[in-house]
Amino acid sequence: MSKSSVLTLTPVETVACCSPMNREPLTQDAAERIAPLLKALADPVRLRLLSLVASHQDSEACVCNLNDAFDLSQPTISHHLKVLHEAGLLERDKRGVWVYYRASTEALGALASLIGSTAP
Amino acid sequence: MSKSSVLTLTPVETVACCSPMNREPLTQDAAERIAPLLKALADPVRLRLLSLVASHQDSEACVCNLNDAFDLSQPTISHHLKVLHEAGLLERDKRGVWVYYRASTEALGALASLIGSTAP
DNA sequence: CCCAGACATCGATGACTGTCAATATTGACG
DNA sequence: CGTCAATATTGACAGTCATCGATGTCTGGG
Repeated sequence: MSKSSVLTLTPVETVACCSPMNREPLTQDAAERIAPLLKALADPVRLRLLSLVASHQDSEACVCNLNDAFDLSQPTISHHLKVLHEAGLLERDKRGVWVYYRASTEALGALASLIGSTAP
Repeated sequence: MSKSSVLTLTPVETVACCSPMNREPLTQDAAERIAPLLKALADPVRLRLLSLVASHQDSEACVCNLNDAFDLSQPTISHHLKVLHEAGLLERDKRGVWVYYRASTEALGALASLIGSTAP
């Protein structure tokens, strides 16, 4: 018996610095799904673009309006719109010569609630 | 009267592609203040780090816990923690040899409500 | 059928970023 | 003191990104 007690491992190694966890953190998969959305938003120009589109009636604006609001070249704006579109934050709608972008309130709401839920 | 009516300008120049705006979009200043916060969040590792910290009791965790949760070198984790700290999303607290990071629920809440308010 | 205008794509370039190995700093403890 | 363990800093490198000018692709009108 004495021998076996020597072999017994202390079951909970109380490392001083550790504190318990209250809930499950984000999985790696979830994080890798969400990060690209945030990356698409994490640019001042794209933030303003999205906000500009969302501020229009029906959350919809045509590119010509957007180009004029910035001191950037038209290809640059087009690039940023593409990034937002590919992230699922803007929907594209071509009507004749003009192209309209609409803010996906659904995607934005989901993102907001996710960030919020990280906090409380 | 007929003359004056001829001189009357059409008050709203209806450009075909334009639609009216319902509210003020983000200013450039606001966008440039918010974008760095999102940039700090826009990385899978940092998202998981923040979530991991926030999931601990008192929204606080020590670095040794965080290092172990990733397949990354210790300097890399330290770097990511620094980015989150400088963005104001994590607060630093050194206690003896160990360093604890605490999630700033305030900053996270503000960010979430801002993204959410872009949508509705 | 061709032109003009709206928007997208391409290629280049300078700036920034994630990662690591090596090294420094800091605090506890013998 | 001297050593060890925890964390930060540094320097380097490869990859990504924002921006632009030039060019391509549509579409409607004459």
